[in-house]
Amino acid sequence: MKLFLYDIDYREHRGTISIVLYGRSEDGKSVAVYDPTYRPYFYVLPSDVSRAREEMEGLLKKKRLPVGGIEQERLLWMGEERDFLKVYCHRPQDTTKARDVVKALEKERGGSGSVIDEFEYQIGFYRSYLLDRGISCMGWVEVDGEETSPDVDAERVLEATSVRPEEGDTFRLPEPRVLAFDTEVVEQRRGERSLVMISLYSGDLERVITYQRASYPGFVEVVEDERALIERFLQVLQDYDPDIVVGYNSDLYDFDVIRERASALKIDLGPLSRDGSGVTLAKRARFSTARLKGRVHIDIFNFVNNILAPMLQTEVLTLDSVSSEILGDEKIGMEYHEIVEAWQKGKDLARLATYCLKDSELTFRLSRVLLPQIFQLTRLVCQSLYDTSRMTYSQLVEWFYSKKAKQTRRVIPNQPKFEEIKRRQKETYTGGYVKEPIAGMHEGVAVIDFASLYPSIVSTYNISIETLNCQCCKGDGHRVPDMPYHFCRKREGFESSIVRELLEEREGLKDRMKAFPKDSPEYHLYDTRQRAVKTIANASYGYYAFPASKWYSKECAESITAYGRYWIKRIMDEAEARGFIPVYGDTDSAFLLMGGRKDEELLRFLEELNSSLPGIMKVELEGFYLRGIFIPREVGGGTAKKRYALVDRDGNLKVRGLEKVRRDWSMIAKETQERVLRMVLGEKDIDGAVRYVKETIRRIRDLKVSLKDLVVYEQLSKPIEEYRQTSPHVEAAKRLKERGISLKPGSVVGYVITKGSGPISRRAAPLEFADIKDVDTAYYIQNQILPATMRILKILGVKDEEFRDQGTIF
DNA sequence: ACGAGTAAAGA
DNA sequence: TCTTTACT
Repeated sequence: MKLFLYDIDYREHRGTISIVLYGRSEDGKSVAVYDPTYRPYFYVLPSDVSRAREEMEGLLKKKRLPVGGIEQERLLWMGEERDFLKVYCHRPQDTTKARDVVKALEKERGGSGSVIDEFEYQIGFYRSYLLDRGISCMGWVEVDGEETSPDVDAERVLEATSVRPEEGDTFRLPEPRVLAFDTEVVEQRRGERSLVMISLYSGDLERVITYQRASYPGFVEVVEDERALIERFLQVLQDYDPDIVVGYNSDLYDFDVIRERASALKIDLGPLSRDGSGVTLAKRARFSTARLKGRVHIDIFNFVNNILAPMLQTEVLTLDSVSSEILGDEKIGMEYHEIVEAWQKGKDLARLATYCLKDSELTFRLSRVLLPQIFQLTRLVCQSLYDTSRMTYSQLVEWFYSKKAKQTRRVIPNQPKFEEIKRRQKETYTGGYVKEPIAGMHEGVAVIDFASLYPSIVSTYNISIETLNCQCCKGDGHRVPDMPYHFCRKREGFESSIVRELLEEREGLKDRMKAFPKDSPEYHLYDTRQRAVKTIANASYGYYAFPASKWYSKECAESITAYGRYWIKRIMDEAEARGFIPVYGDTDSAFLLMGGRKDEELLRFLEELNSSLPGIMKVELEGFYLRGIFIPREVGGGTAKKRYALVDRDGNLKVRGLEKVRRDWSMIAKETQERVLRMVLGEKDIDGAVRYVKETIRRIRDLKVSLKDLVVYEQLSKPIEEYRQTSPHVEAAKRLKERGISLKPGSVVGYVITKGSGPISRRAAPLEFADIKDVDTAYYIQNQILPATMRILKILGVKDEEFRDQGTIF
């Protein structure tokens, strides 16, 4: 039969450890498949095959870890073919234990030296199953087998004789059953919280469950008490039978509360999962995650935080701000104290119910946008949906490389040990080239850039760990500019072949995508898939330099940046020779003055350039701009890099690095800077810009601004006790703590500067306890508005004295 | 648990 | 000058 796979796990079935696959059949029935044909194993690299085999068998038997068989297998290791021993174990947790035993045979460990090293002993059982079988969650699998005793919650349960990926599987997916949920919690007494409402939302379900009577809208269901609330939640969820349950911050919050209350009220959460285990906590490096085996619990916050955050404008990743940016819709305004009041006084309960439902609705609608991305990434890296939805960029690359290693019969390298990670953290190398800009305002600027510069270098110059400084190409390999390295020309390396395939696949997808209208589901599907491919390709450079990487190589990373520096300088030189003066450039881009030339002339230059570039390297036009401005550095002289503004021919402003785009500046300073840039770049209206700044200064002096325009946000990077230097955001955090609000590392503090004497950190008041009447207007004029705007106005000849009579100190 | 390079503010 | 943050 054909099965669409959602989740995977292992458990004991009829006396043996068996893989369990959870999914749906083509006719939409829930199916569980036991696969007892797969066994846990790890690899040993012996120096002497037969001696190693003998010694391992003896030693493991003595330690009561008898092997389930040893096989010889030839695998690629560091670019060479070697004979490995594949050691089978009886239980998944035995691989690490058996490895510890076998390790004693290594020479450095005082052993006989018959064993050199061990591999793949730490890869989880179901994860290595997915890699070996070449199947993936969110993909179709072909199963042969027979019906067996149904001991899990599924309409059909099979025991498999064979499981394989479906031939010719496209990446088109069936519509999963997705259910979003949210909880409302009220702290009754100190430290004692109770669940008061739970909402559930899907395309065809809107429900709020609670236990206080009031006149509610129709979607509210009133039950007896908190116990009945949780039991009803289990019932509704089980009746709806979702494949995927989504929440926002539900790993750390909602499921944590549900577990706590269920355990206090002695309620069995078993029905939430398909195997009766309820909510199981999976320990991760930094925090734990909530799993509902057989269904897939996805906490959307993880994906937003790990993958999406760099692409978002918003400074905080709350459900409210993320929905507002992605969906253009927001939460219903209700603060925590209002929620508590509503519940305790029994008023406004209808509003609370609507608020609760809205959170589920937003989570559901976010999942409509984001789940397709997660699905494609899952299929690409061939892992479980539960895991991939929580992965960082480096983990996605790692699992994709692992899958490719299996396909090409390579052994997966080991994770570096702690000392090795520490050592790697100290290694540095030179990055991209940044040209110092020519200061001032420029008319007519074209920006050109390399398409996926680093991935295209990896592919073009065959950059891989196993092709670095190969013996076969000494003297005639790809020579890295200004580095004592070369890469092989004869054999394609592992990482470079992966990156080449990814880039080729992406081109193909983009071509196919263009054949469909932009609003069609096909276009969306190809677009989502090509973005997933791009995500992995772009992260591959960073993964070389990631200290905990299994495929770490400082040499490869610095070769990539060396080629990058060579090529960006070279295209700037060639542009200059053609009369396009380069005013600025950063890593993969060049800013060229048009000097009155026609657009076509630049396009022709690009065509010629591209026909001369090696391999798959390609330069593209990023855009034509009406004007651009580069500003002098505040200290040390010269022109600032990575700080500029451009305006295109339609009047769109593009700002990089300046205060406008930084969260550690007040909104009022950022908005004033933007207005100045628009006036200056758009219409060259310097007088108007000066007038606008003066008007803003007056507004601040007269307190005709709102408090939130004055807030500065800064992140706490460590616990507040660990700071050696006093600074405004840390002092503000300390003041919050005094009033019972303690902030963890990673949280963002909002504060305003109030009147008084001494350093500003003494006068930083947390937003929550600040009053507009206390703000230090002089600080906002002198240290926010003027620096942000004068940086720009100064180069256009405006003097500080212009603002002398504005209550400023010059 | 993404790298290096860069700028700037505050103490 | 050093520490810290944020951005590309």
